[in-house]
Amino acid sequence: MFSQAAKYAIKAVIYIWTQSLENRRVGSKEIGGKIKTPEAFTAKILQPLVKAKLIGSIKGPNGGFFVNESHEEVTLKDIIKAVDGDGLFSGCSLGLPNCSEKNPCPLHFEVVKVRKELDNMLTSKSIKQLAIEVLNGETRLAKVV
Amino acid sequence: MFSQAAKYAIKAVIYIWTQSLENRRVGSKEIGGKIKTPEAFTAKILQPLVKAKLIGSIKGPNGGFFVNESHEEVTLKDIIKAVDGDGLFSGCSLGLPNCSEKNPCPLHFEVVKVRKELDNMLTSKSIKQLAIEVLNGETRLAKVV
DNA sequence: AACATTGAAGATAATATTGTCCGTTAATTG
DNA sequence: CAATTAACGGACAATATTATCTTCAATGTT
Repeated sequence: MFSQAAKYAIKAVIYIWTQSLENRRVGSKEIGGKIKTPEAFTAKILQPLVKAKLIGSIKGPNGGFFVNESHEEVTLKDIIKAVDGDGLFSGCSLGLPNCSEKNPCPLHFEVVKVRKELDNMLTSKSIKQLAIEVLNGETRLAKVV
Repeated sequence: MFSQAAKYAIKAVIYIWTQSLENRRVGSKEIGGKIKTPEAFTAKILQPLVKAKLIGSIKGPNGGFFVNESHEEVTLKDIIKAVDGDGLFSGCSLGLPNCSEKNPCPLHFEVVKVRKELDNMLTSKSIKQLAIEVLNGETRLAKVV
């Protein structure tokens, strides 16, 4: 469903939110350690998110990645789109070049419902809310030993 | 959502059904030509489907791929699982090793709904029915020029 | 029996994705 | 202002996916 990069991005961004809620900036080393993703690759994935202003970053000592009020409207869908493109959300699911209502592929009308739920999953809760649930211990970002 | 291989497989199997409904076996050359997929790669993708008895094949002159009554219960979900594995339908969508009801990832409960619709899309109509819709001109397997 | 046809299987190649490493740039601290 | 820290950016490497090609095995035709 999601690329490896997108999975890492989702976990990383939620983790960044948990820490920003406690007023801590986090470095890529800490992120990789906490959510069990390869550090350098995770850092690489976060760069386009910074460029797209979906998260913030600051260099130097005590620097790192963070989010604030300006990022409250950002959804996981925005994250996925920045990392994987929007192929999951639009275009023909079978790859037909001119698939449309008038010229539908066999899945054209069915895929609408799947995408509706997908959209719902990735936009109905704010990332902040997801982070709060992690802080509350209701959900987890990594294997608990 | 689907790998390239799975997209090809879906189109190929529906095409095979359209032709079997008219009592024609089809070769990989014809399949690739009709649904606009690379011929050799398409043939390769069909092999595991034959092995899993999701479609039939026969060698030699006038041979090719086909389906019959014994394949009427096969669903697109079976096809996807044979080609891509069942990662789309089960396991943690974020890749957590021990994600569960007791230890849920942030998307654990949300992904259920998406998978329900996905399941519905890939199992509610038989492949035969999808092929009939193609034969009727209601849907298409390739770009119409 | 010889030959042509078509799927099966394996080797190989091209491309995309995943992942690492290292030098550069920006920010903070002393 | 020098040293340190951490993101940024580009090069590079490993692996997976996509795609091709060649040989082999099975089947039908002449």
